[in-house]
Amino acid sequence: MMDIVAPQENVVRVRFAPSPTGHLHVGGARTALYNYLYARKNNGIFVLRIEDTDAARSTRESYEGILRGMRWLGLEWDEGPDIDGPYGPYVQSARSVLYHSEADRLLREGAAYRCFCTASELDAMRAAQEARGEAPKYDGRCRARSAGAVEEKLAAGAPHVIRFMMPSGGETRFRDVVRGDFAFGNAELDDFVLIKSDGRPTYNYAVVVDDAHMRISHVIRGDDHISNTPRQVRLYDALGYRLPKFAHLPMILGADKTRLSKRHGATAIDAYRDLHYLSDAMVNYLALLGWSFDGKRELFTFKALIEAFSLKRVSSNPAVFDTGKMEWINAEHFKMLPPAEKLELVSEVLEEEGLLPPAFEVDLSRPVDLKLVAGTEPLRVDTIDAAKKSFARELPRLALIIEVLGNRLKLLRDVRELMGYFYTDDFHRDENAVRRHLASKETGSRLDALALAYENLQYFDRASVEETLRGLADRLGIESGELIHPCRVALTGKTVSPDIFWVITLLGKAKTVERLRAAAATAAAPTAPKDE
RNA sequence: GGCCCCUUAGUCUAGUGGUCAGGACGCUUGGUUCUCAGCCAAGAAUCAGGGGUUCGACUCCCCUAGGGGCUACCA
Repeated sequence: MMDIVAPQENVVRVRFAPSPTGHLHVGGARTALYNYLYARKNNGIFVLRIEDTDAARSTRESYEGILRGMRWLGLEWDEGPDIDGPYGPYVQSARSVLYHSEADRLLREGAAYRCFCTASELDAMRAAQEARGEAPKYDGRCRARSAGAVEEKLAAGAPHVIRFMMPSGGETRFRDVVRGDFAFGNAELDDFVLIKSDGRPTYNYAVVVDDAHMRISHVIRGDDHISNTPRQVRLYDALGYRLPKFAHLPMILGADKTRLSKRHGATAIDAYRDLHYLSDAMVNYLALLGWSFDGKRELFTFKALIEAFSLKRVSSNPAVFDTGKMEWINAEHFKMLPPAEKLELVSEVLEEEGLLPPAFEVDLSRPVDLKLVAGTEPLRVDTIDAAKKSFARELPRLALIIEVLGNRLKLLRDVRELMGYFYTDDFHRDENAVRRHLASKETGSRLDALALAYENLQYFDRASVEETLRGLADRLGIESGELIHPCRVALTGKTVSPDIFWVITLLGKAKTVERLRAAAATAAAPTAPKDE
């Protein structure tokens, strides 16, 4: 028990201490991340502690959601509610004996006292103070109760709280790793509650007791806690605990520079996972929100982040959460993924979208050369999880489609829009594109001619496909673009796509001819063409 | 109201008394091309305002403004 007062000096122990009253949001995740990075960088311990002292607002779902979010991000904790350690339990509702024994100590030493004021009494007090133009704060009226009077109340079972006896004068000082020195006048602080009348500890009290008893060496948290810190410092002092180092992180704001909230769109980490962001990209972006390496380098793998991270490079000004930048980072991370991983990820999304298994099968005229798809790295479809499923035979083609799509695929959530037409006839068609490229008689007959040429093509590989189209354009005496553009709209419903010859090849002869003819019919139709 | 924090382009940031104020996202223009993405090249855009201190302020001090936090038997 006494060694609590003198924790091991050199071991870095940090914690993330969410209250299970909502989602893991980006601000919380960023705090968790910085703690995690700091721990890993310094061979320290990362503790997850659940602060569920608010009985009314804490929920099981929230608790599970937070753990899920952290695991998705890859922020594995060393000690926590589900991983016991030397200083558990790691859920505050299971630590009440400790809070009470420490409170009793404070009571005995005269550093705290019992307060029997009722809610209405406190309201009246505050109202009076405000009427007088004073700052509302507890006036300490219960400090003076005699021991006898307290005993009497207690015996009568009167509800009460335990309050901290704040020194009325002097200053409380502490140093913050990112912002430097602070000094607060004690007169600003009042006798705050330690133990609520329901027997549970308040945040400011429990956080101190737990951080001390869990040997937390660095308290890394949002700067909304700066104003709480002097109270906590007084508590550390009264309890005889050694002070940890503090590092307060700047807030994360929405586009209008106010505190990030639901109004600004998705704030829950879960939402970004559901949007198919890569967790490493998310982590990379979050890391940059309030921290920089050298002002130049911005792309980091998780591992590189651990290596690069430092609390000294945390900035003190709040940061606006910018999804545009996050999307760029996501795209960069996606680019770096090995082909096998892209295949795995994309097939998952396709399956989720109901596009896999495909609505129609395509037999490529030649077997797909996986070496070509995977570049130098050998792509082994048989090692891929999804390959065990019903659409395993589609994977080689999918790998090629992904390759051909290249950097156009930046966000997994765009999978349907970018490659849906390879998997279903029910793909999105851009009406403007149809009107612009598929609305003339000449176009109709040209597409028919192209369909015929392809129908007669023996080897439907990319080279022959290109040769056929360009040859036809020559014979027709038109630019190949005049064939390519309507063809693209006919096959994909859009004016943009990857290399058209790859699209044709990967769509296969039968589908290509079918769509070409259908488009030719629409184009030749006398009235304005309409899809659906 | 009181106390506290923050302020470099639209956004994230580098900077720590003398720099042409650097990088990135986004944006604009040009190149590559069957479109788009990508890539390459170029470009527009910033020290919140006002006072000091100093030979010299983005950098130090003060004030103002704006934003944020705490001031709960929320965390």
